[in-house]
Amino acid sequence: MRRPKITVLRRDTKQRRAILTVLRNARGPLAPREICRRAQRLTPGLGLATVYRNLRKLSESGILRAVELPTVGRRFELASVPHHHHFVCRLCDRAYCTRSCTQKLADWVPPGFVVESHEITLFGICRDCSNS
Amino acid sequence: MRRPKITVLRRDTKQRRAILTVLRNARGPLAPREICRRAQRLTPGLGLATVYRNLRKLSESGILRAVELPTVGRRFELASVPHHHHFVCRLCDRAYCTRSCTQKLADWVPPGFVVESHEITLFGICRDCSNS
DNA sequence: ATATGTGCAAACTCTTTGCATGGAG
DNA sequence: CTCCATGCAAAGAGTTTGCACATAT
Repeated sequence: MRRPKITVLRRDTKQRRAILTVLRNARGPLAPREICRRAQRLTPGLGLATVYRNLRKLSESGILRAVELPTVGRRFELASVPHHHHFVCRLCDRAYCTRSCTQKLADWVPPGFVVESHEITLFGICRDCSNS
Repeated sequence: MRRPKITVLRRDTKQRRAILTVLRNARGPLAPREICRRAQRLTPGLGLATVYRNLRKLSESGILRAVELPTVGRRFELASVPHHHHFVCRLCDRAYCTRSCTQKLADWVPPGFVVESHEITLFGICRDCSNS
């Protein structure tokens, strides 16, 4: 049983700023390893554990959102981006955001079940991979 | 870049039969650990590595399907079950199958992208957890 | 000055693999 | 009798945690 947790961010460090900058400049959700790689260009010496700690705290405090993408694993994006879903390219594993969401999913479940949120992942081949 | 693989099942062992029996009797996709736990009641001494090897081979040969459920991880179900999606209870982590799927998702992506498949996961509270 | 945040390494979980033995064909 | 499948233990990925030090407040 998972339980929610409230976290307060008490300090503004260059590591934390670098991680947020990376995600602000990303065009889709990124994996922790990739976030670390990119943030190290802004903060040399940044450790992977620090990235994980910040991703967790920033998620708990509502600034980031963890996106669990089937097959390619957990990635992170800014929580401020409006409701959307993701497309995963099966050739390059990159994730793209889709804008649409025209679902009425609440009535997919039997009486007694309550739907609180949903996640839709599309799989296929992205434009870059089609053209090569 | 992930690549498909063709596997042939050459033998019919009691371990493999136990794993299939467990999944045939399940009312939703199960995690490897849980499959092992249940199958051990049919085949005492069954090792977790054997479960993983069989889940992989049975999936590669098209008998099982791996279902990557956001937040709760990879689970397995019989591939013969017709197209459906899943509901994950955020209190007990159990996964249920949903029957409906009324999506026209192919036009959620920009030109140049090809949608080959999709996965929809609903999150909420299941009936059992509502009543307690 | 205080205690949160960081870096490193060790620990943990999930999954895969190497190797000797077992058992299906 | 042949080899694929199994069980165990070790090895790998991804993620978390303990500890001493650094630094934002």
